[in-house]
Amino acid sequence: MAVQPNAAREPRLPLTRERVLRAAVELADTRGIDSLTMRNLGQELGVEAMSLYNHVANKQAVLDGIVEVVVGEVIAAVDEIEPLSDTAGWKDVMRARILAAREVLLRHRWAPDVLESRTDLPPSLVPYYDSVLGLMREAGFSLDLAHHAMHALGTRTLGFTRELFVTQDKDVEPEVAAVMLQQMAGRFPHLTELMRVVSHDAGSTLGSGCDDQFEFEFGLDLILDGLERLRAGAWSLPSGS
Amino acid sequence: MAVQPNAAREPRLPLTRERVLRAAVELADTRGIDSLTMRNLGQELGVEAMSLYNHVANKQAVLDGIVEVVVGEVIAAVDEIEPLSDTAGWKDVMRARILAAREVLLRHRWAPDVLESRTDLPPSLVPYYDSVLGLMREAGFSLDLAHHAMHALGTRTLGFTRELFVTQDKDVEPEVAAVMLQQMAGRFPHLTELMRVVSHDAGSTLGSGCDDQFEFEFGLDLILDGLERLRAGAWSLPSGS
DNA sequence: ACCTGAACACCGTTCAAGT
DNA sequence: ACCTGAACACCGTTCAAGT
Repeated sequence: MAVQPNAAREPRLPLTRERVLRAAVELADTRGIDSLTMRNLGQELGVEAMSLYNHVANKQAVLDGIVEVVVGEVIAAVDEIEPLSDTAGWKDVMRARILAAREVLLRHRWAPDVLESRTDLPPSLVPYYDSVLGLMREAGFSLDLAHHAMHALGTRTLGFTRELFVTQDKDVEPEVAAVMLQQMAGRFPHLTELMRVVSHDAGSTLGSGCDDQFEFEFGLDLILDGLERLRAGAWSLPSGS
Repeated sequence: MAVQPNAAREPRLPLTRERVLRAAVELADTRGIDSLTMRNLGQELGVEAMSLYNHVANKQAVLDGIVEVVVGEVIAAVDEIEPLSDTAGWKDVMRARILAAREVLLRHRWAPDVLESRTDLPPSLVPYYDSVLGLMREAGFSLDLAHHAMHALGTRTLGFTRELFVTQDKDVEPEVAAVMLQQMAGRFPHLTELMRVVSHDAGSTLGSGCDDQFEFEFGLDLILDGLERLRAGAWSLPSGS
């Protein structure tokens, strides 16, 4: 009766908001964002799901929290980039910053999904955007141009962009893929031609075989170069706001 | 006992895959994608949720189906655009096509979410992408450049792009917003300056007040102009793939 | 052939009860 | 103050039963 069955347990470190969020990030990283449920999260922490509500208001607060964690990592990474100087123009700095942010985002593949599911700006992004804007203003951007530049860069300022066809059809047999290409060639000549080249390049089959890093930098440079041209030309709005 | 209580009912038109998908699109349009549940969808059609499984394999098939519906509308809208000609250069045609696609997407605000939740290319997009590629090839793009152009345009080829801060803070009182701006001015000078201008422009308060259509076209033109410059310069890859 | 009701295995979340 | 168990209102989906 007087037995204390748990007496020998190692002292369980107390649950905190920090520990909950760290575990949530870990869970999303390793098992995917769909596996991030309150019950799974509790289990990961050796606790019932309902205990979590002592430290976070609800699941949305967990999602907000892990976004904060990632944004924190982005800001830390971006702070390492050397600032504007005589040798480093704004394009170099912006490029290096965005590629640093991208490295963080690649460690948290779920982050774009969670970020885009939010309707309002995560508070932790306020200082980040202020510094991005500051960089452009320092480089001589008008306020208007800097504003439109922010929109044009969009999610790229955070190091990601959506591709819409990042299909990894690894499970398609090469012979099957070849037959499919053959059948498509008649109806979709341009796409077929493209897929033949791409799959040849990377020894891959269908759709995949694109170099994500290259494509990201290609698109980024396209935008940065365009913005620099507008900046140098002292761009002003063609009409109204 | 012999009463037939439903005898006077109007003859219920039979459930079909088409009717299910049309109702699903309608439901998502009017009540949001989160309201698109099998039970709600059944109710909308005057039927139990389980009856739907006679016409669609599962919920994923419903999502795939409504994407097909939207892509069908996009293709129909894009087909109206005049093709490449002496008076209409590839940039004009691409621009008009993408803006036509955008009008469709604006009628189905949930479409980006559903499209991006897919991992593989929706089959209905295959002919669309083939025609986009074809337009660029006709205009003299190398296969490589056309390939990278597709990636650079990304979801913009379908008429949408993610902004990450499309916040509509309509519920913030003007006086409260003014105080917030005041408090932010010290720590985030550039963002504050921007928000002051933007909110002044549109008589709005915080974050909102940006002209979505303008920003979309600005970003689109930035990319199209950059691509045209590369095309005219007979761009070739700097190194490797 | 199509539709239904009950049931199952999951969600997020509440609430009263424990320590 | 923190954690728990049972319960509630939802999901998608299965399956045997109805017509």
